[in-house]
Amino acid sequence: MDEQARIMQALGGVSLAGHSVQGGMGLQPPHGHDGTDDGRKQDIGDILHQIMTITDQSLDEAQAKKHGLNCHRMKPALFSVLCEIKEKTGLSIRGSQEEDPPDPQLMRLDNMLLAEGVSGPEKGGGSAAAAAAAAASGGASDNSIEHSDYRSKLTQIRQIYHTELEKYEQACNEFTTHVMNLLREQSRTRPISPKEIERMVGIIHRKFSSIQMQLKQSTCEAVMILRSRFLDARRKRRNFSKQATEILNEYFYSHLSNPYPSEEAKEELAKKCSITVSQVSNWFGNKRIRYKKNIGKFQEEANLYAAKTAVTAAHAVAAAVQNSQTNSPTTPNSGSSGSFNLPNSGDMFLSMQSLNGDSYQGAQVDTLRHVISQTAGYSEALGGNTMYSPNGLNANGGWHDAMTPSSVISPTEGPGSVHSDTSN
DNA sequence: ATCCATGATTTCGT
DNA sequence: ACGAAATCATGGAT
Repeated sequence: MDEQARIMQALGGVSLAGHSVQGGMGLQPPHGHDGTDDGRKQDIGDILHQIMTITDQSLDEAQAKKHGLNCHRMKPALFSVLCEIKEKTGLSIRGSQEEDPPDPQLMRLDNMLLAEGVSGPEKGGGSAAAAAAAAASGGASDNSIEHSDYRSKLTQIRQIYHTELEKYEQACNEFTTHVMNLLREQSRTRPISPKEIERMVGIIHRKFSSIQMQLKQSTCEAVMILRSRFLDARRKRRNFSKQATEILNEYFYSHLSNPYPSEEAKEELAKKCSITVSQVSNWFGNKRIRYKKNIGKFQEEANLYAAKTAVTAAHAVAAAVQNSQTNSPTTPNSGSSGSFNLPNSGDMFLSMQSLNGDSYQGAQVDTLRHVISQTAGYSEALGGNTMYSPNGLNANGGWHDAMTPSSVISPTEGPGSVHSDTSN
């Protein structure tokens, strides 16, 4: 374009300055015939004028004129002049051709799209990121619905991305061939080196790849939005199933003196509740803090779960007592939890422990203890003091400080209370 | 619309 | 790395 203008100018300069262009020009050297020489100059001037003004004309006009120029007798000569000039200016063109390194941003986008499974292989691969995210956000049945929803949305994005990409590619190819054709046609009137064509193609590809980058960018944005909407667990908090909460609460209240499940216990709970271990940890973290903050509020719940597990525990006690065929004088009437009275409850547990040792689940013992503490605390609760001292929860509100097994004495329970949470 | 329950995250201390 | 405490953000009941 402006290169063309430059060439024109150069050409014009050459001839207008009256330099005889020697060498492979094919022009006749002036032979002293003033008339012919002037005529030729006039001729060349005419042609140049036509060439210079060709861009200002309408397409049809230009086409017609081009044809005229093509058939002009001077054309080969002018053409070779152009060739020569181009040869000379070729270096400067090459110099301006920058070999751009792979764009880091484009690479980032590509990597991300690949990681998200948008630009990767069609099947399976796409779900890798989604699966990982889904696993992180936990939840089995409920989550799989979300997951499939997410997957379908991702597939949608992926499809759009691919069709658009294809469209761009097609358009790029079409445009390239179009330009190539044009250049080929133009090569009849002006010299066009393969390098130049290559360069032109490169320019086109760069332009199109910048459009592609925009596509990739917006695809990335879409995926990000999708991710944040569907997979950000915080955004999309789901309450655990009732069953899961039940299991967790049971464990919590039956280990009230030390509600810190071990890694194995957490795994077990996680499996039972179909949630992740970290969710179990979160749950216990939240539960502990909230329980401690407002014990009164959790009274009812505590009673409920304590009673619940106490039933099974009591059965176990009965069975155990029967099995051991004990004649211990301290063996109480092991029937309902409500029948336990405070003074000998501690003895009972002591005897139970001594009878069956480690075969007793700490959970059961703890639950019974809890029930007992509850029954003991009722009088106080009814009297207006709703604060009942939970097992192992010391005055500072800490569980950990009160955990020296031999010194666990619940204020409401009196002496003899045994804690046996170390079973799990 | 508002409030409370609840799961997750963040910050900080150990 | 784990837990306490504070906080965020959402779900669900009212």
